[in-house]
Amino acid sequence: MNVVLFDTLKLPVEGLNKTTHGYSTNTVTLEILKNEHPIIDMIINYRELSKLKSTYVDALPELVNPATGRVHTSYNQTGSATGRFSSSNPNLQNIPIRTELGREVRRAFVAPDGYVFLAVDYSQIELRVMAHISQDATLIDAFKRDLDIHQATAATVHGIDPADVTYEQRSFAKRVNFGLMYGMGAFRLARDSDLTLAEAEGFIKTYFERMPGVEQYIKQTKAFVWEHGYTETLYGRRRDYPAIKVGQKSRSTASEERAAINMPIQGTAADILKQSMLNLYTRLNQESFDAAMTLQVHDELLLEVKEDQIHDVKALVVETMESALPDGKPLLVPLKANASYGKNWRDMEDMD
DNA sequence: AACTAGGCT
DNA sequence: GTATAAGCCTAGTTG
Repeated sequence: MNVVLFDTLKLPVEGLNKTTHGYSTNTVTLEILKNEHPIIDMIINYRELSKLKSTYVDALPELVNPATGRVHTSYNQTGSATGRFSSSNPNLQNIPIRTELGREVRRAFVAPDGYVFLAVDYSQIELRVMAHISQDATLIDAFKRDLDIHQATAATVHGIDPADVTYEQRSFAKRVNFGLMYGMGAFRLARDSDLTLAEAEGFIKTYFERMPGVEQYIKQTKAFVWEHGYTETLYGRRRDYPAIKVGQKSRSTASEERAAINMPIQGTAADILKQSMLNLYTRLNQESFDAAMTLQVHDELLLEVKEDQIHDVKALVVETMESALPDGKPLLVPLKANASYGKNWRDMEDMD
């Protein structure tokens, strides 16, 4: 690929991301070259199609179990560093949804005769966990009032009325809300937006001024991990950071600092969903519902439910997920879950 | 086997 | 001065 683009076609390499052996040709990088040659758009398009074909369209039918006529994923309960499940052979936690064409793959997942899929996902669970752990007053207040969280934080940062928040301001706040949970810096924010580095730095500074709890959480977590060499979720799940444990700043410690910031958030969200799965399993059996948990996708459960029980089961699942608090300790903010249902995994309709 | 890319939360 | 957002799995290439 490098040979074709940069030797044969002699496309400009200025400002391109590098890999160990040459220039990156990932989509983000190719976008920079879009106007240099018509082949760029064709490559981007081909990549999407070949990804969908090789990973999903060709692979999934091969994995149908002849005995059951279904695909059976394997869930690894111990494979992730934060407490999440992972899924393999096939991975059913990364079935496409983002693009219209990719989403078509979900049509292949069809509920059995007489049953429908019920999907229930937590709304903004990681940000709610952040609100709880950081005890940030603004975040807590926004979730208590069930506000549009990205609109609310945009309003807070800009010091304006939520009703006056523009689409761009909301999108930007959304990126910052998520990014900060991963330890994003101004450099990345500027690179992924229209802002200069100085403007991005200013935005984050204002964000932290208006949401001091979040800044404090990041600072305190860094201090904690340097002192103890681990971080943990609300419910005591731990992750160690070997490079930090050595006690010397190195190339890896910056990366581990970000992981240490993220783990309690992502891991607590994982703990909560796991507890809700346990509670739900018990309750579905107690009430003799004809419903089965089929997939877990980090903040979402997909069930197969007997058609005429869909509304009762939906109410039970939503209630169970919204009240799933390990140790019975309530969060400082409510948990919220949204439901949808359908005959196949693509055509899902919102409920209530 | 390592690297690169890209699918998901 | 340098690098720069977390966690996964799979496919295709040999960067």
